[in-house]
Amino acid sequence: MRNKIIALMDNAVRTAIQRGLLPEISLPYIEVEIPGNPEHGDYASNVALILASPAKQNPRKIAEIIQSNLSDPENIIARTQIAGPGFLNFFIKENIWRQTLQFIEEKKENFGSSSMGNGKKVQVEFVSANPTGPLHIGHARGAVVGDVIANLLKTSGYDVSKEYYINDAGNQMNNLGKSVLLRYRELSGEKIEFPENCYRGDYIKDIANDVIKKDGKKYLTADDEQTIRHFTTIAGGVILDEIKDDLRDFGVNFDNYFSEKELYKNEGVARLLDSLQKKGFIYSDGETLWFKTTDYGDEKDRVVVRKNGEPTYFAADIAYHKNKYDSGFEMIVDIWGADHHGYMPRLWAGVQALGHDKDTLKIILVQLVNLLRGGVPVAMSTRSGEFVTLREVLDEVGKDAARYNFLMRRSDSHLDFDLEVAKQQSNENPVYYVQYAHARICSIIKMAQEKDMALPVYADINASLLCEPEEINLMKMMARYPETIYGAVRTLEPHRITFYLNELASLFHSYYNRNKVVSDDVKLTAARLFLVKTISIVLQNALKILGVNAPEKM
RNA sequence: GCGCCCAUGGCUCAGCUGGAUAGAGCGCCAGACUACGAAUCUGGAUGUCGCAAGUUCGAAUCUUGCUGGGCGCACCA
Repeated sequence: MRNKIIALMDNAVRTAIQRGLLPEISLPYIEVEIPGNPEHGDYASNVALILASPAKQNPRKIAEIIQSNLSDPENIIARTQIAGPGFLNFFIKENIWRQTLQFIEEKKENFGSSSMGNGKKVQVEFVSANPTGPLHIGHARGAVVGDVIANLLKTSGYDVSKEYYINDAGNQMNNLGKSVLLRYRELSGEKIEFPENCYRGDYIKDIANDVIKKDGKKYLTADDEQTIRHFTTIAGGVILDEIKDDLRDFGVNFDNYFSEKELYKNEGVARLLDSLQKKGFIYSDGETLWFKTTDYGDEKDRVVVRKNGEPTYFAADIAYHKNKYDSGFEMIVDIWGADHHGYMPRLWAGVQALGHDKDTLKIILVQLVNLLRGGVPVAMSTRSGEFVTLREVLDEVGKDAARYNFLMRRSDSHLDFDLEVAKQQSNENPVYYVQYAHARICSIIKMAQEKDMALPVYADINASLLCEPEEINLMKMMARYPETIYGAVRTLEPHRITFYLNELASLFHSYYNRNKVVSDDVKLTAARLFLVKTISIVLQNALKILGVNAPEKM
């Protein structure tokens, strides 16, 4: 709908220019918004105000010119008005809103989907935690944000691939193997000292125990370095499997798990660095190799090969991103913890050196989660192994409540996650508010069917019976759903969907309390049944994108 | 010290790439089931959008400075 208005405006301005009523000026992107105040119409545009300065004319005068050049071939506008300093307000005919009901019936689960992505290949990479321990609550937020962004892109016609990058080539993994070895020795009766950089969680002991059960004590006398490598592989595998299980139960599934080790095969990283050096992006100071990231606005140049000859994480990351582009992805979305923000200029520099536009790499920062229980902060310390895992959150509050709660804020703002509130089945928990609206509708429809009132199709109802202001508002709200999706995709901001859902559910609950859907009036009942049915479709579609269930009963 | 992000009612946050009278939820007060599910609804109170300048028809939104908080500044990942 909004797009239609934009097109009409665009046409009107062009026509006015052609007729010489307005000077030749380059057309700005026409902005059409939904005014907060209903007296200002269903849609409002400020083009006249924008054009006032370049056209050197009074904005109200311009608005009048545009207004008189508007043509409305589809006959959707009831009236227009010029208001304030030069706003052009549009009032849409009520019947047009009713048509959206028919549109929803046609589209069903595809209402809100579009082809704006045009099959563009996009990769969304997220979570990407080292397999050195179970996922905790901090990873959970990134997991949901990434998953929902992928869903949004998919529903908008992008060809999306979800990837988990396994950082399994660095020191951290070695420390993991070492930790297992230490616990192994301890369980075998040796006294050990546990260093700072090792992992203390109980899961390490479990893994060590399993090794003892399987292989006995034969590693006590083996070569340490070899054993650590072996234990690293075992532990990494076990932990990654657990991570996959946790994610699956959280509703997050990946298309691909990419191991950092892959990058080093066939001297991949070294060859890439070599070619970048030949192109002049990398220079040597005699001992180390430096990437000239300052050429692209970074604070300082960055090391890619250390004094000891080992490539840095950054070096591997350039290779990794080259691999992404080489795989045919035209747009790449990386989802990071916000504490990595300082790393952005570096990676953008790398991407540009590879010959890609900076804008093709979107980086979404996800802020920390403050975990609370009944308003009291829950102490978390990774070093000591005391943290609340994703698994524990899932067991305690459930998938739907957890996911929904993580999506209620912009991802770059801090989030308070209160376990007590999230598991409460009360009005403090917005996920139930929305799900309840859906369950209520299902219940109404079921009851109607029990009374032999079948769910009608649009062709069989008299939609003009839906004339209560609340009914028109519900239709307007539903007509906004595709626009909401569009906005969420454009900005990669999933939280817009939860805000939309809350508003739609609120309108419905309010409507429900004031008006009876099922009554003695057969025709009115049919029309209203159809209306609430379309609401349930929109609720389902939006919840599906969030990966949250739309239950028929609660 | 340098850089990035944030600052909106008592609390937690929206505010759609500059718009008209700044919005929700929670909490507080007062009400609504002999009607489709009260996990719901109706009404009420609450604001110098951190402070100060600037840009313009118009600023919570953009610029600069300041205050206060978070994070980052590795040859770690």
